[in-house]
Amino acid sequence: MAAKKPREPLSRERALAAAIALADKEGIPALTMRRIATELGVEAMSLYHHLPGKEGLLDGLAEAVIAQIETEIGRTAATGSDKDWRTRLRQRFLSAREVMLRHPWAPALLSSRPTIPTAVYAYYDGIIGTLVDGGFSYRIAHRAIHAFGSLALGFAQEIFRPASAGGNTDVDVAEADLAAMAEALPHLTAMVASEVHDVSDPTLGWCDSQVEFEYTLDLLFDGLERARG
Amino acid sequence: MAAKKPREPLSRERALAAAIALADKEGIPALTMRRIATELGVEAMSLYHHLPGKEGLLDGLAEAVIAQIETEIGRTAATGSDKDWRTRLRQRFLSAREVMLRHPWAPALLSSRPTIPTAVYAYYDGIIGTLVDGGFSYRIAHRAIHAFGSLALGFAQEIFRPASAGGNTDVDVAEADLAAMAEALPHLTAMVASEVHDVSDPTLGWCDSQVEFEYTLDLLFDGLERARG
DNA sequence: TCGGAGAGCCTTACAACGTAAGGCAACCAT
DNA sequence: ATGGTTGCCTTACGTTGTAAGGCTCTCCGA
Repeated sequence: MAAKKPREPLSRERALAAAIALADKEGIPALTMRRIATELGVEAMSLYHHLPGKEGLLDGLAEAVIAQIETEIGRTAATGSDKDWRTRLRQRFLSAREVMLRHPWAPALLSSRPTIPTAVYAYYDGIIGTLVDGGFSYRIAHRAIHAFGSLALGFAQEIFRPASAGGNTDVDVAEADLAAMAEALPHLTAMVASEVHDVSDPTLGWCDSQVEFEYTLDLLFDGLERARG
Repeated sequence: MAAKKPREPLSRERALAAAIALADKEGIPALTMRRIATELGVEAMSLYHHLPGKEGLLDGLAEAVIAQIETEIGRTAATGSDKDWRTRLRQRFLSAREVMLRHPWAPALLSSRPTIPTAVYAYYDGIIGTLVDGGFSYRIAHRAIHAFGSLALGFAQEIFRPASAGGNTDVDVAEADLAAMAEALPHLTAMVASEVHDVSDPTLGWCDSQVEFEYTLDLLFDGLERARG
């Protein structure tokens, strides 16, 4: 018989991969040390030989996500780094967005990390480089990054996240709420009513749709273009 | 003797106030049910007669913070709601910022809530109303809110949050890191070098200073002004 | 005066979590 | 063979949120 390969040895990479798969399947709350270990056919404490604890694992996940963004950029932007700053940034941000759409838990993870993953700095460095190449001062580049906010990482800050996202969609209750809402929040309901968008549009949450994302990008790009002088 | 007032009865308000005070003093991680109860001279389970559990408490904190923003707005904006949209929005955002500077844990709390506090919707409704009054379409208003991102709530998304924020500031290590950083992240280090700002500037984290905040606002306002047509 | 109801707080207990400490077994170079 | 190293497991502890129920006041109608 073939060598029976009793089991592939555990490793940081295998642990992180299992964690990512688990998060994709069941969300961040499912990420307990015991659960990840079970998924790997291993005991919880074994993970500590390859990871510096739970926080370290989450840091590793964050780094892994950023790494996916970088490879995604490399994949789509191999040709033509001679484009202008707008297209280059757009390419970056849309690559980041691809990754976020694959891993919907990633936005929350990234913005909850108490310390910013070093990989993010490298990512920002690329953005700044692109802007400076495009004729911007460091000062404006700095402000640009703030203005992009989470868009630079591929997701929009959520504005609507109704309770129904997590479970029951009771129609009666929803309608009653809607009526009350229309009264208390006239402008907001009017806006929502005039802004229902296409279902085929890839989306992260209620409000972050692809077209919204790109339009907001352009709005910011236009503003920056003006500020460049 | 005066009536000895054996103790003031517990209440949702007292519990929330204690939680806010505790968070101000020791940060979010200190917010355990037992700890809050101790602070009130009470047992943990007693809190459950006034609050629907830990998550409910955090929701309550979030609502309380937004409420503080609203009163802050009322305080500073009582005169002159006839101003143009820029000054009115600026006033809102700076009021929000005041509150965030008082409660540095609030940004993290708000962006970590799984469901958006209803008070936030009311706050956004005011923003939309201001924009629509200012001649914007709902479409642009929607994008504007996304573009503002966390600025609307008074804080900038953090870009720099080095590990040293939490403890030791070993000089040798810091210098070694800096050298390595300058090599790996040339643009970013150059930007940081040219963007060190005044120490007297009120700040949330490394990068979110008052002047940055306001400049970024103006950048966005300019962009919106252009998009209004 | 009394007694019963209800509110308000406490006691006890449990499951789930992260993780410290140490044990056991298989492998490696000597 | 042998002694160390590596890799995983076992056991156990402290902390967390919270379910279930008990105790003790206060208040109110009879």
